[in-house]
Amino acid sequence: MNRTELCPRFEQAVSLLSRRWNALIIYSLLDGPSRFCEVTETIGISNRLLSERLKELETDGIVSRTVSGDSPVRIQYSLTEKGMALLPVLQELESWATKWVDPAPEPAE
Amino acid sequence: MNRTELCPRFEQAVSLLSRRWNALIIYSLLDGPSRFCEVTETIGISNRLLSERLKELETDGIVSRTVSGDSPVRIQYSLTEKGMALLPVLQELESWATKWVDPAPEPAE
DNA sequence: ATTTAATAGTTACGTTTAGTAACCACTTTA
DNA sequence: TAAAGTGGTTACTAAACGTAACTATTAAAT
Repeated sequence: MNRTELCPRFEQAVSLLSRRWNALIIYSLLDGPSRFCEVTETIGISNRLLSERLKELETDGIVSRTVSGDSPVRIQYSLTEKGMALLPVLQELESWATKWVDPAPEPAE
Repeated sequence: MNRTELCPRFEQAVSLLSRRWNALIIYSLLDGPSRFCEVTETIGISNRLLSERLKELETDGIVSRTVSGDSPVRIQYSLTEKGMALLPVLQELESWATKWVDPAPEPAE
């Protein structure tokens, strides 16, 4: 009847990566800091959701937002140490994908 | 304007694990085959969603459904080789969680 | 013999979340 | 001065999720 198993930390980690776009956002930031529009272009997320996700990831301590330059005001998003530490997870997922996912991109209706 | 980056296989893998419950379902099946109600009890998913997810995971070739026994008809869900291969991904996530997620379970309203 | 419980789901419905599109303020470039 | 880029927000629609109730089958309990 009631759930007894599962580590709550693991569950939290799963819910983080299960939130749509989070894995791709983190993945794209693993290459180094990016600007808002760079992320939208590389992963294809909308402004609305990226804005939302980045705020959430900031409060989770995974992404940090920095403002640089005075006149054109450049805003950069980068991974914290905690965020960087997700690298091996995404690397394993990447190697799983190359081994097991065939590249057929939805059979074309 | 248009997206040029990102491996489509990786994107598919991400969308698989980003689908809510999928990671936990796979995680619970890594311990060995389970029955329908065992999964609902260990991870806390509803019947409706588990049924839906299991069908999807079956068509993705990650889970296999087997019927055993004649009179009480036991239905078992287990991971395929492709599903098993996700073990290192979840292991890395688990070790990330133990290192970086603090066990505060939502500050209690 | 009939009720109760367990298994493996399905159906209906309401709420949340995600996606699309338009817009805004500011700055720079043409 | 108009157009384009950046970093978003607002409003609206569509899809996903959660809850609860229900079904069919079998088995155990009363």
